[in-house]
Amino acid sequence: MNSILSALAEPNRLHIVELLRDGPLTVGEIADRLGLHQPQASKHLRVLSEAGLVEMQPVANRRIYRLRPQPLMELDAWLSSFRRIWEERFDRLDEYLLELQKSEQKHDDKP
Amino acid sequence: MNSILSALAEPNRLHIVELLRDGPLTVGEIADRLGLHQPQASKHLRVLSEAGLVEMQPVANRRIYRLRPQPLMELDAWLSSFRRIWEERFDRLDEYLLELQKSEQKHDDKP
DNA sequence: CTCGAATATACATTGACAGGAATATTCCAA
DNA sequence: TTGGAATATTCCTGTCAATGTATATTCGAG
Repeated sequence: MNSILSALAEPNRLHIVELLRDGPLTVGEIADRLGLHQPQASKHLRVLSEAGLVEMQPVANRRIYRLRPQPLMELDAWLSSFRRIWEERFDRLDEYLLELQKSEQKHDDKP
Repeated sequence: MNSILSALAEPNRLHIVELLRDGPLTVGEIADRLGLHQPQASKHLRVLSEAGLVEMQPVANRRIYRLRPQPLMELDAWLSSFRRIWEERFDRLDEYLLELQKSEQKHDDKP
């Protein structure tokens, strides 16, 4: 989960993932479209690969990279655990304020 | 989108967000549960706040932090644009290989 | 088997960021 | 009004990661 997020947190890598959403690409094409030097593209792809976000298939000289769905599905699953927050609109703030107040009173009690 | 991801990429901050999923908390409680010193907790909360992931409400001495749904909804929307990839299971790899091959041939043509 | 294209790796440099410690600020209670 | 609790801010330092440059590797064409 963490390696996925930090992989996506880098703007160029996020952009790569968005590029690959429309289909596989070679390293050179990715570097071209992002205006990156080839070594940086390779390095970013390595990080994405280690996070499981992409996989590579060699074809002669080229390396074709494509998306792997699993990490994005994981992210989706994680997100879904928050979904009730904006669906049920359940803040628990007032509840929490009451608890705070209670603990104040408890603190004031002289046993 | 980027500030959201880089905010969540830090393990302690991700943990804070998960804590707040169950309801609002004060800075001190967050620091306690994560085993952080108070200043680091405040700093992480500042980053989360700037990313719009949390909001704060002062109550006397304390600051109560709670989740804001919007950024997570944005992330969800972004993810959903990838959903067809693992639903339709459409790789486009063979398609892409054909294109590669065609461009090879085009390169070979003697006009 | 040699050349050039495509890609990966190594190395050095620089900048961002997380953690620690100290300090400032705000608020309530006595 | 003084003291202490809760929180934010500042400064310093070390570490990590992104970039640029150079080099190694692999492959097909001729």
